[in-house]
Amino acid sequence: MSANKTLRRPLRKDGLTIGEIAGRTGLAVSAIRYYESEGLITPWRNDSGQRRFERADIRRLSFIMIAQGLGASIAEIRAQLVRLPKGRTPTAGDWRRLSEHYRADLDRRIAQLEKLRNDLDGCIGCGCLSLERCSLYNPGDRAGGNGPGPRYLLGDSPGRD
Amino acid sequence: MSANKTLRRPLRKDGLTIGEIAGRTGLAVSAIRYYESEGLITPWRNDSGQRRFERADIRRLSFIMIAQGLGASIAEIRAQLVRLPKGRTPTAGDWRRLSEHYRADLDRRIAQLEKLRNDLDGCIGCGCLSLERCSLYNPGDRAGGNGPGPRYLLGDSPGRD
DNA sequence: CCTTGCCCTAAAGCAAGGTTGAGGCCCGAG
DNA sequence: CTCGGGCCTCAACCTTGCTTTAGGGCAAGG
Repeated sequence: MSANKTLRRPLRKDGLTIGEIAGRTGLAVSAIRYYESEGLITPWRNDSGQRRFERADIRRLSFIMIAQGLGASIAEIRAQLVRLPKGRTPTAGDWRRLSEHYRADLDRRIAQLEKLRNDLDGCIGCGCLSLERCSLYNPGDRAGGNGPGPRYLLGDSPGRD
Repeated sequence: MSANKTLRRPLRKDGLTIGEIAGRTGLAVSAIRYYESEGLITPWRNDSGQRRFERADIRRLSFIMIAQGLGASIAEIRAQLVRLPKGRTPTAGDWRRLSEHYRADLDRRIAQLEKLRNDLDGCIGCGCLSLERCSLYNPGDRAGGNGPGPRYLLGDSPGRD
């Protein structure tokens, strides 16, 4: 068969290597391994123990990256990913269902930021900053110190520009 | 003079203790010490080496809390705080100037989230997630993997509700 | 005076999300 | 056959923003 001359895209039946996946997603190899260790992806192994990925894993990793960009933790993302069907490759509809979660999240977050902006105008803006009555200290879902650990609401790249 | 019967608020000339500051701001004592170690506040010391704060430090700490709520890192906050006048107590106008920074930040952030929401609708929403052309991976100021360290855009309290 | 409570420092620890390094296997090219 | 590159596993380390712990000091009230 002349079809096995790899017609431009190998589409190798034995899957993609971790390096290939890294190249396609822009993720570091170490990050991909880490995601596996966290149960976000489950590549299979070939005979010599190397990870092999399906093309659908690229989409899965893309989802992970996007969700992280939206502020989701690994645990949160894992919780979303288990909603995908096991046993078959997720369809566009499956992904859409997950994305709706973040859509709603985004709506909440935007509303919250707008409230924050109003508060900022009213509170720091006026110079009062008196904190006994300032709503800025608990902008909605801020735990306020009950329990350790990083609590962040919004972030930006530290130390850039 | 009968005025020195501490008229309800001591206003002790020797300043507030760290515990008093903690009580008024809601911060943990350890957090306040940490902020000092990071150069965000510079209390003086009394004869026995204890920290003493001015009332203006409450406002300073309030600012820190608010800025953190808005996603600023310690380094970023420090960079803002150096803009305050040295040598005199900041006025409401001084604080207002700093707050404008975050106001602008917030505006950018909101705009960015709205863009993200559109992208989400258009991109994950459609199921493409193909990442070669998806704008979701670089929503404006995301570094995209050049350099280590946590890069977050938005966050929410992990593991709540 | 003595106890109690707040204060001090320095160092270690925690959590998240990875990165880095050491030591080793396997595969394909020359 | 040998070299180089990629892959493997663990384990240690990194950064941020604190908290906790250990070991001690000082001051105010009874």
